[in-house]
Amino acid sequence: MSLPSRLERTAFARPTLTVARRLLGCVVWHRAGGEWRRGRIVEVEAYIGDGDLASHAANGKRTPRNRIMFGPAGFAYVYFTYGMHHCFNVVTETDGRPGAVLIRGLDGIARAAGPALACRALQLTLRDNGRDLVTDPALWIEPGRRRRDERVVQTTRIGIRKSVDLPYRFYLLDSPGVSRRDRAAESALRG
DNA sequence: CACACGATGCGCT
DNA sequence: GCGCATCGTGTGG
Repeated sequence: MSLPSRLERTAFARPTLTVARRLLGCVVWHRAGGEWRRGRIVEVEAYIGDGDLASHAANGKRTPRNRIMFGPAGFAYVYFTYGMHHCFNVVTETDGRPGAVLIRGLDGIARAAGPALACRALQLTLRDNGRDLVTDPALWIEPGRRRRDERVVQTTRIGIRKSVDLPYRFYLLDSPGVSRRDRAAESALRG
């Protein structure tokens, strides 16, 4: 049995909104503490620089924390917040341009609805910040497939105070790992 | 150096 | 719906 394939650099080095949508259905693999953790991505949010005031890279400003967002695509951006939670992002865009996709919900792994729970389920912490998902032997993203009925819902992001109207959140309709559903967006999608 | 606050989750009302 | 735990990080003095 061979190891699963993984997304390569070119899959991440694209516009953040494109990567966000395409990550839905893909599977994160992480070997930690002698065990494999894996979860299928069912909810994500895009964060960029230009015009996105909710982003850690708002206004294109570099800080020690967000520097990984400005680097080459395909690296893990893990940050710590609220004194107790970690969140896991995948860096996007070309080198020099900030961008990341926040992993907000996983299926196939226990209690992983919400970014902090998803990060905990994957056993990722600040120490994993900057790992290369393209070359790391114990952390990567497997290409995914979606069933025809797994429609992609696009809506606004959660838990932010700025740029609240940007439709930068994507999730798979009817997936259990989705943290919060948008009924209006869903009925519009269903037509 | 001091301080305000956050890309959250949980328990209680 | 609301309060709160708990600390890394950014900002300003």
